[in-house]
Amino acid sequence: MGSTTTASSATARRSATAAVVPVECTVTPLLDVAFSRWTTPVLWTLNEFGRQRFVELERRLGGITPKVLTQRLRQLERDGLVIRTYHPEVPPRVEYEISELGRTLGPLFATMAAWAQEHIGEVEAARVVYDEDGRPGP
Amino acid sequence: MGSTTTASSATARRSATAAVVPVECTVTPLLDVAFSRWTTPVLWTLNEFGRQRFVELERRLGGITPKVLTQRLRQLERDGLVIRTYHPEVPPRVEYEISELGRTLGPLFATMAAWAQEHIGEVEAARVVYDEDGRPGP
DNA sequence: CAGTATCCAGATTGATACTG
DNA sequence: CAGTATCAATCTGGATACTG
Repeated sequence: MGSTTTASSATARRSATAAVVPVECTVTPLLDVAFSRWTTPVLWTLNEFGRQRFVELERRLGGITPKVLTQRLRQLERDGLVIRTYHPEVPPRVEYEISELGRTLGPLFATMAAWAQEHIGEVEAARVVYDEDGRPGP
Repeated sequence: MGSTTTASSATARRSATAAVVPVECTVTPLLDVAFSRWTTPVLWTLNEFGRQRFVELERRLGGITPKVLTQRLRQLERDGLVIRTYHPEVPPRVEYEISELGRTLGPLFATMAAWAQEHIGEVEAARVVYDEDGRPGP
């Protein structure tokens, strides 16, 4: 994408009242379903470790409460990203696995993890500089 | 990270007390810097429309308040993803642009937007099914 | 224009129980 | 085990008004 500096209309004003109109971010829909508060770690864990039970998820996610885990799981199930399987036994057993749709996010996770590994150092360095020198202009 | 399904100890229990240990999600660091609440739309807009002033961002983002926009901008600037340029004129003029580091997120945005465009319909369909039939197991 | 200062409403989380 | 139910503590985020 990215025709930088779109030519817009022929006689478009340059800077004054340059017809700046609201545009919707095209990635937002994905953010809502897969990158909200706890959804990413849940999906990521499911994608990495395969089918697992409620407690396994709870432990691996480290620090999530059952209430919140249930909420996220329900949302992901409703959105078709996660499949819940109930086994009527005693004690009850429920397994969660990522759906085929959810699995299509795998490459994205990989790319994101790679970005983090490669660039997070730069981010931290930038913070140090910013906190030392402060912002230049008023 | 990395070694999926670590063999752990030789005589590792299989399912009973299968040494389920907390693992940290490798994409979380990126989420914190670029995919928090308003950060993505801001970065995306900057990436799509190039260098622009505060009000332009404010208008294009549609509905964000100056306070919140300032907060996100400051965070992004601190993290080295956005560059702020102050022009000492009257009236004051400040321009924001995405940094080179921030620009490395471009392909990621493109991939995410593509995913949304391709699969969001399946998500919505899954919701309809779920809301009609409800979840199968108790 | 480019913010900053307040105050407030709503959403998310966390900690703690308590069932089937 | 696999949740659900509550209540309290946060934490953004929104609306509004006000400077340099």
